[in-house]
Amino acid sequence: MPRDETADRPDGGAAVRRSLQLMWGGAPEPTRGPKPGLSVAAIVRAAIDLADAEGLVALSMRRIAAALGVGAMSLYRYVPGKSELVDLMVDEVYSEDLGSPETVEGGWRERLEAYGRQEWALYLRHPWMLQIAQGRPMLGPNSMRSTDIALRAVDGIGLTEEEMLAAVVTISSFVSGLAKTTIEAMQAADRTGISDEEWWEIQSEYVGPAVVAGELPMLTKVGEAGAFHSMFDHFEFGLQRVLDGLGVLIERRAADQDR
Amino acid sequence: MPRDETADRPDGGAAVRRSLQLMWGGAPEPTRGPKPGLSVAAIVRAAIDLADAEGLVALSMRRIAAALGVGAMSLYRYVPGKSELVDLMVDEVYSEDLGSPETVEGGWRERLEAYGRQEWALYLRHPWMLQIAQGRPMLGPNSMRSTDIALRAVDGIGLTEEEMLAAVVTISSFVSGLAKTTIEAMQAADRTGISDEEWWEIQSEYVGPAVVAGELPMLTKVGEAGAFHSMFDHFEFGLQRVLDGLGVLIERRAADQDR
DNA sequence: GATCACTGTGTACGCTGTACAGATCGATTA
DNA sequence: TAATCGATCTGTACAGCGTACACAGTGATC
Repeated sequence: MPRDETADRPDGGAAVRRSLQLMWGGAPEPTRGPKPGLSVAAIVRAAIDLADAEGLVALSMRRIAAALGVGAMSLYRYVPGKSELVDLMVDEVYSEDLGSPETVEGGWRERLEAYGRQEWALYLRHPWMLQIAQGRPMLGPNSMRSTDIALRAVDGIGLTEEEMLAAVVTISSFVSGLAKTTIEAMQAADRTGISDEEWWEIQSEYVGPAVVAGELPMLTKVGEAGAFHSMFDHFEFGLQRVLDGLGVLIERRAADQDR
Repeated sequence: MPRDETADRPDGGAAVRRSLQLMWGGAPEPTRGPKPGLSVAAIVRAAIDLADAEGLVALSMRRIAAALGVGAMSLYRYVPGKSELVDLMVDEVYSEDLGSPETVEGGWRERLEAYGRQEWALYLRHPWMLQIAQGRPMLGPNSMRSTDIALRAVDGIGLTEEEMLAAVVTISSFVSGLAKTTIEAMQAADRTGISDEEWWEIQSEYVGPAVVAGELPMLTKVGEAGAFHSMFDHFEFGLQRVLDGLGVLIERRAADQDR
């Protein structure tokens, strides 16, 4: 039976264990046999480079192997399967740019803002991250470290542990959600060779009648104001709004404290 | 040459036009030949049912055709390709539950909150929506209507058109971002047969040493407080925070107005 | 009745992940 | 030194994918 590209098999966690072992480096070195010509790190690096350059659809075991100058099946000496390799890719990516929030001037807001920007930049560097189905959160050491750093930003300001986690999740969710649509729109422009202007032109051919009929009044109004073509930065807007919202809660907690 | 599963080809927008034509219903009815045994709507329905039940990975042209009792190639009489079919699926899903915000009691906050909840429920019903790469936003009539309705929620409260759009985008981004991780965690539990408890148990085998070593102090603290196992509702928390944040801006605009 | 646009389908191609068998290498053991 | 044996590497094969293409059957129009 062929295996699903992403599905884990219900083998009682053996596949998960293999992933974890590779990430946390618990694999014992063999003493016998020829020296390995490759390494897990090299494979992960090649896979990330390929995914960065050509997207997730181009990421195949054969392509990765070809980039490393080996046969496809050689990869399976180092990695149990593609799904586990993707797990490793994700954790590797989280090892970039782990600036701790303590280095950021200011309070919780500046630190959390820096975290949000860091995540945003990460998605721009590695758009494929948004397309993979991350089976479970925080698999590896690097993604855990990243989350730990984010939590430090909201420590000691009167929030409960649950709220601290929820605050980070809220920022993270907004950033990844916006990144997904933003990046996909960018990629669609590249892929189809249709610019934003051409896109709206084609759209309006079909949408036109509905607009004339008075349906879609708000889209018409917002569109005529040029909001779809403008350089308005949705990331900056949303980030500040989410931080404002967290601020409301934090100030309320501080007020409760004083009382 | 085999075709990518999702990639559009740079054919000057012909593929996009085909999608749009199908969605906006501009296809002329043929007069000659046998009556079609299928319809685009039936195919889209079958595809959605299949994706709902078994996920995106199970969604293949052959499976859809089998569910309809026809050969795989028959589908291509109705739909140009899989990519266009997915476009149609997405727009069809947006036709569900288009309750207008005018029916919601209260002001912008209650209306926007209702929109967020509606979107959240939509993703829970159709998890595959979060996995597909939506090339462009607002392709079809239904998704456009949905956005129009959302914009109505924030109309006439002192925001510019750009800010109105950005407010909707902010809510949408948070909801889709959180839905993606939440749903994927749920699906991972189903797929692997590993419950959350087992998951954390396996994790801790490997994470343990790092915790003992004093790395990950915040994760340790938050974990010991039980925040990972708790029933804390991240959706409700985040939604209220985002609404709070938008409220800060809206109140500021209202104050400017008065001045 | 002939024409011909249209519907439906079987076959085939290049791609995918990966199971499996076999060849080769090289440190350990006899 | 020679035999052993685990570890590395790879070619082949299989089931499944999207879909191009050729062809058979249908039924309204001329």
